[in-house]
Amino acid sequence: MKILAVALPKVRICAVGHWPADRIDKDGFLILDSVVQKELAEIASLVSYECKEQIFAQATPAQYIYIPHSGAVRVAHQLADGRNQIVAFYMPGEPFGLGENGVYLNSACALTDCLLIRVPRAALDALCAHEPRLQQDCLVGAMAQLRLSQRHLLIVTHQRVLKRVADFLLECSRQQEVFDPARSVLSLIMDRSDIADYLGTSVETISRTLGKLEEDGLVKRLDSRSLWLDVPKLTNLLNN
Amino acid sequence: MKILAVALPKVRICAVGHWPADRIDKDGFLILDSVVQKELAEIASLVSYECKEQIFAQATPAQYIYIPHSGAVRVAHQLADGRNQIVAFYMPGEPFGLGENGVYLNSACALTDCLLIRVPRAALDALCAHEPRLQQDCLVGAMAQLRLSQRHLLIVTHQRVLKRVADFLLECSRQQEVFDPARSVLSLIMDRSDIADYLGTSVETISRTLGKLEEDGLVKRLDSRSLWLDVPKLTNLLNN
DNA sequence: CGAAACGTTGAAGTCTCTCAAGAAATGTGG
DNA sequence: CCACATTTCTTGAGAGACTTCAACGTTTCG
Repeated sequence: MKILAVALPKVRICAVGHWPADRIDKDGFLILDSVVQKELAEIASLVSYECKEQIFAQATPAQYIYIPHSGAVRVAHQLADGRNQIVAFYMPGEPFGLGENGVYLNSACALTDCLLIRVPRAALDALCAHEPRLQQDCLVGAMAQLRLSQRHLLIVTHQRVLKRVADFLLECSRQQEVFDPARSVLSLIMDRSDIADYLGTSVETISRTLGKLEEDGLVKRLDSRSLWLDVPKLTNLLNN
Repeated sequence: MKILAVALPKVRICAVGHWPADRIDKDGFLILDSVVQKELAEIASLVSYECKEQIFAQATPAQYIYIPHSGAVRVAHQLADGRNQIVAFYMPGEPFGLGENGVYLNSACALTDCLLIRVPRAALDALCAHEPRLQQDCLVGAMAQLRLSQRHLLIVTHQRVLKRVADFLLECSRQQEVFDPARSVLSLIMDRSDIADYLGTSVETISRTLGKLEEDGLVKRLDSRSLWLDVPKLTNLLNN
């Protein structure tokens, strides 16, 4: 980890689909009031992490909230029996760092080299206390996370892994950063083991399931990180 | 459904473990400022539902937020393939009614006869706009829900149903309304089919799994809704 | 170039689902 | 209060899906 001693870039919070249209800019990010933006800049820092570097560990003091500026992050929960359940992947603009009783509930790890905006929790709370607009944005953001979590729940509870994988791929294909609609090609930001830990299955099953989907013509492996998708057929698979 | 034309009882929001200790009363509920309480009373109504009555349906306009005053509620999401995934159970003081783009994401159904405090969403938003304390409480509440949802995720992703059931029972046993620590007896508020839909498995498997747990002495079925639990042994099961 | 990490494929065993039927509990009308 | 219908819960048996262990091909990186 490295703290960068440069001016903080504009804090961009992914907002598409969650905030009223008049608060969203052309790229789908929340428009923060310039005063709020400035106040945030005073308490936040820009930090960089290398690929696979841990950002924070489960059960350690939850000092900061993070917002990816570039790169991608994996947040997972380690269980007593050794399982490593991935709770979510985070892309630029999606805040993470949920805590309870002052400690992080999960661990976070950089999926790629990344730049993160790091905001001390205490200072953010203080700022929210006299900036109701910011607090409202936080509330809307928390509800967006809740919807994502419920969506994840629906994905992992498909009984057949075939559906879980199909649903997962469709979910990924909604992220403009990684899906090229023109070619219908998805660039996976995570490896097979991450997909397995996200879907609650094993690496081998992921591999076999992709094979099955390819056999049936629903996907095509261009290379291990690039998949061509037949979105309508995948969508249809979920109805049966 | 019946709208009760009586004075609104005090709005009680379950807060244990999520709000600072000085904001919680002796029963574990959030202490709302009396002004806020009064303002809420002006916009909220008390409504009653009978057991198994639907409270709202997925994809219908999300007009209200509900807070159970008594009784219990089941919130579920219906999928295109006919699956009915239960997203959460709600006990007194736990608000529910998540929407997106103005419609409910899930359906809600009364598990028992119940009294609910019903708050119009628009009025609540307006009230929050000039009552920062209430808005903060909403934020804390949303994060509490997020933690619950992530916890649910960890439960349903146990590969073996044995662990899912054990974890579910332990989760229930943390609710003081339904667990008697003195006798170590849990009163289930839902039937087998609800448990199955919550854990992503079938009724038969739930039944068989309870049988297996009983064989091994970790639980004892007093009747179909009352279970004696060996909490330490159940906890230990999750470590293997 | 070689080692390590990642991805794929094979085979055996286990768990869970589904379909089916019986037991227990609940509710209803007489 | 009892008889009967309905719902809920439990148990059985066969089929299918997934996990695990193992081996091998491919890519990445020092």
